[in-house]
Amino acid sequence: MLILVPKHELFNPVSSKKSLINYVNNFVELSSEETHQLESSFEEVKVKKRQFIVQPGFTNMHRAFVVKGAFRAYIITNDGQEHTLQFAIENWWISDFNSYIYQHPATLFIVALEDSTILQIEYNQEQELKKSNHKFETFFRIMAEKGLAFEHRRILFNLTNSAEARYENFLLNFPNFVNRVPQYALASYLGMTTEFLSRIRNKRIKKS
Amino acid sequence: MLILVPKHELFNPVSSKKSLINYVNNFVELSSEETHQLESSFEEVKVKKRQFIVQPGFTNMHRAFVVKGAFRAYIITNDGQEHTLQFAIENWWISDFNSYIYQHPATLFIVALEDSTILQIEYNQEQELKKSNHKFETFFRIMAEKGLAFEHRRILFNLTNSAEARYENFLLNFPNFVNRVPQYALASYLGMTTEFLSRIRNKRIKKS
DNA sequence: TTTTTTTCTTGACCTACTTCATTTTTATTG
DNA sequence: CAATAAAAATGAAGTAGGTCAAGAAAAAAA
Repeated sequence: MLILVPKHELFNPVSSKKSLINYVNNFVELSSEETHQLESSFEEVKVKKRQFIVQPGFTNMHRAFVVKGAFRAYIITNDGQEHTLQFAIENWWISDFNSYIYQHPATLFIVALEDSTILQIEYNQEQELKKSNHKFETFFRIMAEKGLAFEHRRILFNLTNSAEARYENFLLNFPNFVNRVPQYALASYLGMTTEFLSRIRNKRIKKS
Repeated sequence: MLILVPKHELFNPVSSKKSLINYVNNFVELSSEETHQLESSFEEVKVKKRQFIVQPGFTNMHRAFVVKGAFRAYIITNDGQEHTLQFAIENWWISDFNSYIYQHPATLFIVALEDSTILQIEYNQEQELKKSNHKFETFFRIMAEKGLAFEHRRILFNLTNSAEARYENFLLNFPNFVNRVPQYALASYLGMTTEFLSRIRNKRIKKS
């Protein structure tokens, strides 16, 4: 039997928080009390396409979990060029990590690439959670370790591969991202120009 | 009053472990019992120049803290080229982090650049420490977060700067490393050839 | 649906960095 | 302290990828 749900309830706080709890439970086992504690530490926020959740000069006060939608974290250099550090879609975390953990002004822009829903926790609340319960400390430790391991793989891959190989690798590892991020943003993530990525893509199409 | 100490005692287990305890105390405050617990979890190992502590194909069983000396972590690609992921000198940690945290076979070589002394903890012992005491969990969480923040800065810097600027930046940020790592290794860390780094250096000398 | 803005494509030319081969310098070993 | 090996320097030629400019396509706004 099919139940019709009004559109605005599809990502209401209750269901969106389920996806976070589900995620966290992959790494630590939460009791019902801990589940409640975690849920009440996060706030649901809707973000429209092209809206910024982090901007240079302002300290990044929140760590965000993407429930729905897509984001991009990037820097703009003096000469006006954009360079992408990170993308995030459903079930990924995003922040200006240097700004967040050191509580310094951000250097990154973080912008929504689609209308999105995030769950965000405030810096002080996160400190509270970690201090009050070993399990939450463990969770954030695992997140940081996985993040670090990921960036090690990325750095090595970037050092050892050509622009074309980097693109091929991205396609292979993140097929879900490719059609949701603009080409110029992907190019700047992979360390090449949008023109050059365009040529790589067209060469591929002609081959197949 | 000056006390003369036989050379072989300068880095005996007691004093080398002090440097680790000192380091850890920068991030969490250890009781004397916790200090003892931490000390007894680490083993001192002397490593001769050119000796490997991690090799591809073998799982990296230890996390190492450098008490004295210098190390280099690098990969060798199919075409024989070396690419450096990390250096470590006194008070830095080194491991094939992906191999260590996932307990998978390593892809990196880690080699001593000088006769060195490390303190190493075994994977299972580290898990024990973290499980048994919230404070140790916190410590390793902070290590991972700082590592991740560092690599974010590195990736952004690499994306946004020329070979020459990357070298200048390394000089500025890590003056202690420069004279202790071979040029070809530094070049491969910075993502350029040793020939090109040689030219950059000579251009600098002529300028000044 | 039309207009406007943003993104992508394509061609022509350019340059930062690589490759290869040889010599010089520095470090290691017997 | 020779002899040998490893690392660094240097020149000449090559190329992966960048820049710039203009048009085409797609998306957003009106």
